Amino acid sequence: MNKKLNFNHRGLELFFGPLEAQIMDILWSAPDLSIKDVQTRLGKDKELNFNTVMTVMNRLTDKGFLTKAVVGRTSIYRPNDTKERFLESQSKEISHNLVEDFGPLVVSHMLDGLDEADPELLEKLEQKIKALKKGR
Amino acid sequence: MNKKLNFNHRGLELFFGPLEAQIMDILWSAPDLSIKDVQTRLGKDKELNFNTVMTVMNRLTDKGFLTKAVVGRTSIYRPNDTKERFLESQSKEISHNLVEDFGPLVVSHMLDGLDEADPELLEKLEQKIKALKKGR
DNA sequence: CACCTTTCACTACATATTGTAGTGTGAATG
DNA sequence: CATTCACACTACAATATGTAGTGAAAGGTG
Repeated sequence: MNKKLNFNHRGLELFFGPLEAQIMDILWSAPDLSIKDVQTRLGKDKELNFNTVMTVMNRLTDKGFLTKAVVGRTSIYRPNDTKERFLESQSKEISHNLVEDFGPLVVSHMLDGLDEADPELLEKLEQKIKALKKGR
Repeated sequence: MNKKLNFNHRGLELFFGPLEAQIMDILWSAPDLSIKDVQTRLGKDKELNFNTVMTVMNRLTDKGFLTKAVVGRTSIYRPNDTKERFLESQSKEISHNLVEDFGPLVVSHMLDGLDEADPELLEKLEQKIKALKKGR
């Protein structure tokens, strides 16, 4: 499976297509939904075709992100991981790769990003570093 | 332009297709090469078709990674950025996005990765944090 | 029971990305 | 002048993603 990152996209669209991302997010915020449920919650302006939603959801299932449970004549979908666990494993992998590939580069830029994004993180960072250093 | 990251691939293949990555690397290690030059350096086992190499190089040019200079009847290609600058801007963008999207999560995983890969960097990181905190 | 609606499977199609390569064209070279 | 070289243009295959039609199974309603 050739996973790709849309690294100029925001949030979940780093990992999924736009529609896939929306669907994952819906299922994360409310697991065990039917296709109809998801279709309904997707519909802001115009309702998407039921089959469109189904196809994407089944693809997500094939790719191992969702599990489908047949209840009567209806299929109920649920994420295999919580959003937190998903993001954690993904960010772990990405981080690992980035550090391996670019080492110091990422770190310094990560800090730049930090500086702009969230001052509070600096604290956590410092704690983390302390913890890591102690761990050795 | 819908940039994607092959985040389960190594190095340059995070940003490019396999052949694109090889070509970029060749051009980075020896700028101002013709298509023929690149084709030759690509050829380990079997030589790739000249046109294949040309197409990929021209796509890279279209995408803004290479510049083509016509010298006589030959085109000479050169990366628009050094590899260092490219990796720097890419890792900057990735880091920035990741931090924005996932905040503490990525940071903490990056640090873990960093710790495994190059403990010395933690020191530098700590210095940077201190500097940042002072800077405000 | 015949009919209609709901749900789903299967299939198809469009677009984009990437690797691959054929054909044609104009220029340099023997 | 004929061959060769570098290039442009074009095409095709595979994969990923969004979109949707058709048709079958299954259940409710008159």
